Amino acid sequence: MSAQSALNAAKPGVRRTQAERSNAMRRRLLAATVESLAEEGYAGSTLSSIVRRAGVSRGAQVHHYPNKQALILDAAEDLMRRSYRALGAVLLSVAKEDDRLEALIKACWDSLFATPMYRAYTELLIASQRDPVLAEALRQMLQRVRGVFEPAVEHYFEPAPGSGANPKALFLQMSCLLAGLAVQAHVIQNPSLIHAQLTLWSKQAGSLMYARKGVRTPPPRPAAWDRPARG
Amino acid sequence: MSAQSALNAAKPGVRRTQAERSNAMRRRLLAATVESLAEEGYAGSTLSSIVRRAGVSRGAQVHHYPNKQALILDAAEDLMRRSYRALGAVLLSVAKEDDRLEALIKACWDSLFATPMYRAYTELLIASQRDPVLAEALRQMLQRVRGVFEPAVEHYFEPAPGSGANPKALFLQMSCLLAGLAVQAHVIQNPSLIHAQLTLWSKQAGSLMYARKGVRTPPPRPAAWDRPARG
DNA sequence: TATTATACAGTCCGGACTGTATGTAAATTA
DNA sequence: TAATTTACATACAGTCCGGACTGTATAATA
Repeated sequence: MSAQSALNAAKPGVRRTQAERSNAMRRRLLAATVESLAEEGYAGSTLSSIVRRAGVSRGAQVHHYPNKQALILDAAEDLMRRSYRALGAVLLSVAKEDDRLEALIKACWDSLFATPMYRAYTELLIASQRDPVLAEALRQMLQRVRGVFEPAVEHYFEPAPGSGANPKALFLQMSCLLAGLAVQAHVIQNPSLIHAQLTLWSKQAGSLMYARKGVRTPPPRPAAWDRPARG
Repeated sequence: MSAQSALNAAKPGVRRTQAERSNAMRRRLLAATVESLAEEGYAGSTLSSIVRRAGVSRGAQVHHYPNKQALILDAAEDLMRRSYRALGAVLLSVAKEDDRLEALIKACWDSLFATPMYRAYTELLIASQRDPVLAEALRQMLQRVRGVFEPAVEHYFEPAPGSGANPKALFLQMSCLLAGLAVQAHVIQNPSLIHAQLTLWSKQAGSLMYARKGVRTPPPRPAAWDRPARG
């Protein structure tokens, strides 16, 4: 008797519907996959290691995902859902800040880019250089995230009069800067240097755009945001 | 008889010294390794595929590099030497430009970050998140590149009076921005957007630092730069 | 309740990869 | 030129991965 059987048997009287079982199993597998991507990398995330991490059998995985690519692609979507939520929380948190630019970039760093979630994303990003299907999935994913981020930017910020600045372009710059910092963080090895870069950017951008006066509400959020994982 | 034996036999009268043979073989292996890292990724760069790409036998590789890590580490150093040269060429090329900032960032993008060389570096960078030895090697590598880049920056640029800007910090920002663009370029999939980001940064930075007047000579270059690969 | 479909468990197989061991040719040295 | 070291070639051993396959229990359905 395997550990998993014992674990299931540990809840004796519980009767679960098929959909419940499937969803729970998928969630476990996806969580384990994302965790493994962040910790073991793309190549290190073998099916065997993932099912071991999830504490389920090989058969369970193959039942829900016919091959590895299917699991990875679903994990990518799961990653996007998590990004949505984290981004929503970030946008909500800066609504009441005074120095909104610095608050935003630091919140983005702490809650989005300096996280295991983003490390997992990075692994997929690099792997997608040699996997067109994955690349297309990430491309759409990025586009959808930008689709909620950019309206929020418009909601919060306006170009400084006469500067000719473009807030959207500036925030794309920010995201590239954060991405660059994230992939190099472990060789930079200097938290204060990273922190200084975040401050530097917010100061620079602060002379090119201002937070709109009187805006204290978060931007309108797409309905899809808080929808649970599956139906 | 293998392809390699035939290839060697193709130069009948040639007698080479041992050192020549070793160096030539090492060069072939390193070139193939870097090429493979860029094209097939870290995990895809197996020893078998590398020797196949180099057109040499498995035994040759094992003779020069006892294990995979040794080959990878030497490839990393080779990568650094190439970066040195490319960087030297870039710094030399901007010496005579008028809009030196824009010329510099675009030259860095074209000659350093948007290259197979940097793609190989990225693979090592990501892999080094789970390989402390490789991470340390890359850390030193980065430090040495910065050690030639930052004096050059001081040589070419000065902070705009009263701006309180720090050119070194600004160029670190630039390198992070370029790194972020590089890892995402294939999902951004929009050359003009990348180009716009380069221009945007040079405009921003242009208000914070100026090219020193009258400087038309390249910065002093470390002696190590043009030294051939091995001795 | 009987039947069927779904969810899950465990095992096997072909292939690929790394490291090793052994054999041969070329170059250096005595 | 003989001996020895260096450079390279080939074959093999052990491990692991992904996919296929078979068997069992649980839920849905008739």
